[in-house]
Amino acid sequence: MARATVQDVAKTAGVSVGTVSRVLNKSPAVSESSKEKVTAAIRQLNYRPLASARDLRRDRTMRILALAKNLNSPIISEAFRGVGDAAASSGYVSLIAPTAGDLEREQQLVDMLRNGSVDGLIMFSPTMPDEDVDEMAEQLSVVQVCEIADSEAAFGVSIDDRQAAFDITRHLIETGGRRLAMIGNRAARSGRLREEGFRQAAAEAGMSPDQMLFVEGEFDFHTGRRLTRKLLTADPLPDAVFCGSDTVAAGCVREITDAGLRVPDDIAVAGFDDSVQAEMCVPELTTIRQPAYDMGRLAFEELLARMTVPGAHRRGRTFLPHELVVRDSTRT
Amino acid sequence: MARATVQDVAKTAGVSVGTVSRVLNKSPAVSESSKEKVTAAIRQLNYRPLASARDLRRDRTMRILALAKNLNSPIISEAFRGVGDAAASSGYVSLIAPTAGDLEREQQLVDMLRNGSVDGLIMFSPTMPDEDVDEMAEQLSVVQVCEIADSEAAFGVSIDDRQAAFDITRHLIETGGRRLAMIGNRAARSGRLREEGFRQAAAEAGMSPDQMLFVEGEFDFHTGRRLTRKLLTADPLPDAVFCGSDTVAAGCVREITDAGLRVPDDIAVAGFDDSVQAEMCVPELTTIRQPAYDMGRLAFEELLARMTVPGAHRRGRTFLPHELVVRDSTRT
DNA sequence: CCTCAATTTGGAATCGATTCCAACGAACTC
DNA sequence: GAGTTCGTTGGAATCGATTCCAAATTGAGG
Repeated sequence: MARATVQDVAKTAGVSVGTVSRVLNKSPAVSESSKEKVTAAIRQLNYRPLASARDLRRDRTMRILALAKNLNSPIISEAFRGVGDAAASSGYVSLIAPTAGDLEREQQLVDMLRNGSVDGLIMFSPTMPDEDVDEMAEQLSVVQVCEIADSEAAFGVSIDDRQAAFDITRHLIETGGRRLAMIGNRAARSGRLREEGFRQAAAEAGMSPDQMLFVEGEFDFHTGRRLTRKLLTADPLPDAVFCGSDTVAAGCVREITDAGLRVPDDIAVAGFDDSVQAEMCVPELTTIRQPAYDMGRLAFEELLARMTVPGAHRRGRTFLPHELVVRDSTRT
Repeated sequence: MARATVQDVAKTAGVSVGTVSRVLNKSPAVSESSKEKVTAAIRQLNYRPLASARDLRRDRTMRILALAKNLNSPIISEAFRGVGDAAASSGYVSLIAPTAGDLEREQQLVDMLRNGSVDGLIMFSPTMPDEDVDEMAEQLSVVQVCEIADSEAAFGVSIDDRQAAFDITRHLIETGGRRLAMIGNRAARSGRLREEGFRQAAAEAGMSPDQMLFVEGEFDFHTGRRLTRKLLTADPLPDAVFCGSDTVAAGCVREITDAGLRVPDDIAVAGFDDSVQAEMCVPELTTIRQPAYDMGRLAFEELLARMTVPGAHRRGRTFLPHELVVRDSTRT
């Protein structure tokens, strides 16, 4: 059997389509008796209003989309949980799609906003260049989370990545770090900011740039191991490594341990994110905690403002406080 | 400025709406000259066809939705990558949404299929009861992945969880396990099947049910630790533990190690999934590899068949081969 | 019994893209 | 030159839900 329409419901209930629609939308101007007839007909026909027809007429979908390179990042899945909860309490459905760092696929998904498949967009880790994101934000309902460009024109919700990297690097120095190294990722905005914070803290402690080791790559476990292997060929060895993510730090710790050295006695290691990996690691990782869930909630609130008050409401960047979590992978 | 419509494009290009639509849909029956005029007008007005209008008329969206309890499961994110790649090469956009194990939210998302917001649905870890899923599958384009009910009426793509659990339990026994324990999860279909496989292998090795320890809970690191603590109060201690996921196994190994016992010498530990956690663990975990990416691809193919040939094409359950990966967390 | 207001209802117009059908002009055949 | 075909085009009808406007019904007040 084909799908039932308002027409069918109206006929079955013995009322007009207008009345059916009023019942569907809980308009108060419906008598109790016709409301009952309509409700019965809806149940009998197993009727559901067709989303595309409704969206067309209403000019909105009550759906939002989030984009991220990967889904398996703990920070992103936690932040998206915040987005989802905030969205749900405003009646929105939130969906997420991975771009896999593929520009074409990202464009296709961004088009879902342009063609009205969704009302708003949250970008976790854009693949497109900063300028393109900023340009999009000029006209469309877009909010960035976690990764925000370091320009005045930028907008979105994040921690202060530079400051956080500065703080944890300071901690490494204060606990005796003299030959610092960092495993970073220049492909990401946040990665570049963390590098800046690292360099700044090291410089303030009187280290010259050529005293600092820096290697970079993707933020996964195997890359962490590979890059650490590279660091371990240095002479003299670094005595403290700041890693751009906990997963990388786990790889780093593993490689150091396998080389017969001790963490933190020989080399201290710090991570970033305070994901569950920080606790799974032995020794447990000193790291930076991001309030990911709240970042997600806030991002949705900002998006909601942009969706409902079009054009206006450019609140700019919002920074949430981070927290240094000291565990056993750094010296005391 | 408001959104441009086909009407606007037609006027600007000096042709009719029909011609504009024909250009948009690459109909061959358009002269070169009007195609150029239309293309120019589209660019000039920055026109995008409105999705809801198009979907309404075409009666399909070229979008599919996947549902999972959590996004951060490595198996799910890998399987969804397979779904996404297969979908993309058939011109579909694939989205995913977490249900958080909340029945109401799951219903709301399933409604997106019922009301035509998407053309098909992939369910990774349903919260609703098996019967409801089967009933949905009768009428709608739904495919299950990873978690398949153990009934003939069931359908979807998965590994043979019972056999896989049987295989890895056999391995534990063959390498000297005499007092077996399992950390499982009865809330999930796959969890129940894995328990069956475990019990069957143990029974075949001549162990009585009361010789086997069994505890259960959610599949996360902290639960793994907590449940292992419970196992370690047993007397005599188990000498081999089969965990329902690598994450749980990581927690199990950690707790055993912290208690001053050695893995695998005192207690062997096996995981499940062959996620990256299996390699992050020290010692690295013996586990079961699931071909998650291929499961995702296959699931989409099956879904595509259901979407395009409605009603028909109930291929039933498809099992993909798993693989026992032996590492250092079990004896040799 | 009539008027006026309040409540409820029916039905047409609308949203924007697609598609079908009729019609037009050009080219070709006999 | 009349008739046919082909390629191209315009425009109306359509998809299904919403919403506005006018009409119908009810009830109260005089």
